[in-house]
Amino acid sequence: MKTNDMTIDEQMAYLLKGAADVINEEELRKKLEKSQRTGKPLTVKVGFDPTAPDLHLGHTVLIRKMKHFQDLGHRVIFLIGDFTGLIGDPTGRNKTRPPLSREAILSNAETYKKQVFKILDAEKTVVDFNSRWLGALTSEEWIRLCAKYTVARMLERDEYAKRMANNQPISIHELLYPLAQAYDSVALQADFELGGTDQKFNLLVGRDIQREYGLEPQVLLMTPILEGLDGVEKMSKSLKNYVGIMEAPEEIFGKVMSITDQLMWRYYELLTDLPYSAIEKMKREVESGAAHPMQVKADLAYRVVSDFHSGEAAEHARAHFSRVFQRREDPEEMLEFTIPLTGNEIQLADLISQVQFAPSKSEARRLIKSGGVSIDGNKVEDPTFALTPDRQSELVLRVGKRKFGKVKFTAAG
RNA sequence: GGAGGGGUGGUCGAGCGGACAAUGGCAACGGGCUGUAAACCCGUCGACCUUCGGGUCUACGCAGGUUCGAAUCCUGCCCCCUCCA
Repeated sequence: MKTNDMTIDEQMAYLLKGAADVINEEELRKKLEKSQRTGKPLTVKVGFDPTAPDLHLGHTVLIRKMKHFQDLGHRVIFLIGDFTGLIGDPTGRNKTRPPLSREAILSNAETYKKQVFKILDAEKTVVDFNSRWLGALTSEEWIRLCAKYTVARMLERDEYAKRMANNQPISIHELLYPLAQAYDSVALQADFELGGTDQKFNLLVGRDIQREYGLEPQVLLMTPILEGLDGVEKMSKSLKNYVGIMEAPEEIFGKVMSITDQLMWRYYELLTDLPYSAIEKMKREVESGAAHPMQVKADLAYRVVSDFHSGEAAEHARAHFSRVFQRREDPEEMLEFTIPLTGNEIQLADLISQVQFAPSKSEARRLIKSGGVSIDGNKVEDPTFALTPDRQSELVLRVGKRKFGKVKFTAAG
């Protein structure tokens, strides 16, 4: 897309697609107009946690939105909240965290870059740390900052209000979090701040505080929270319902295929750049029976894999999927193991734990008992089963739905 | 400073002297049906070992104690929470 030539209306539409909320559209338009008039890019700030990042599709909804700003030529700041991390965002009842070492922060930043630049343009992205200015604030300046907001306004926040109502504690330092985040917007003179809808309050405080410091308030653009693979809870690592962007193409493809039909429309909306019209069209085709939902889902999976790997990898993942899960054949490539054999035989359970398809022999036995193990396509259900392998031959071991291995034996030396 | 409530397996949450490795839900895992969809059904679910009959070890905040026997009772300690100041 030749984004440089877009009209303001087109730019608005581009930025608002997939956005859950904007505060507010009028100011958004004015900022865009001003930028176009002056040729000066706008500053877009987005904060991230300093803890070890393992980004999943849920995060990419926001990162994709950052990319859209880059597409329009604006200056995107990837802000690592190494200072605010000391407080812990009260959103989602985090506790105060121990400070991370300088090394850990830098190393996490590198990890972030590796992941985030799969979407963002590295050239156009500024990575910064908020300890740079927050750490430099004097006590006096902190007090002045605090003086710019009131307890009553702070308690308007849903999260706090609820906790007050339920007689649950709110620590003082938690009230500092929104202020610190707001101060970031002052320090960076942000024109925009993007975040998930759960960040609404924090983002809003940014506007107020910027005003207090005599700046034009930032425009807020909030992205929705993506549901995880279960379709109910938000996508998160701890709920194990996530698709990590660093995962193997086959994994990503498979996981996307496992979502419900209902959920795939949501994923189409938030994880692809397809316009609404195209998505609606597909939806109608599925409803009328003109398209098979599985096919439509496979296209989605293909797109997602392409984003984080390549079209080629996506093609490969698609082929792998249809081979292994639809035709139920062995995958084209699988892990290969060479097992040294001491006697004439080896217990299947031993083999499974040796190739680490199960964490222990006991676990391997359990898997065998429950029918999850097969050799050369033949299910084995006897936990005491032992192989007496021919040393020349190799066999295909399958554990669970997706662990395959080609096993060879050699005499122990 | 005072008064009270509580800490159980990945999680929620029962148990409140023996039959407790600890009911049940959720999650997870494996299988079946399918489109690796949903829904549904079955099984596993502290760890390890097992000749599949079982066995060993570790566990109900921590440390001791009472008892033949404690997640359950007592003492001390730690931590969390609430109310009043």
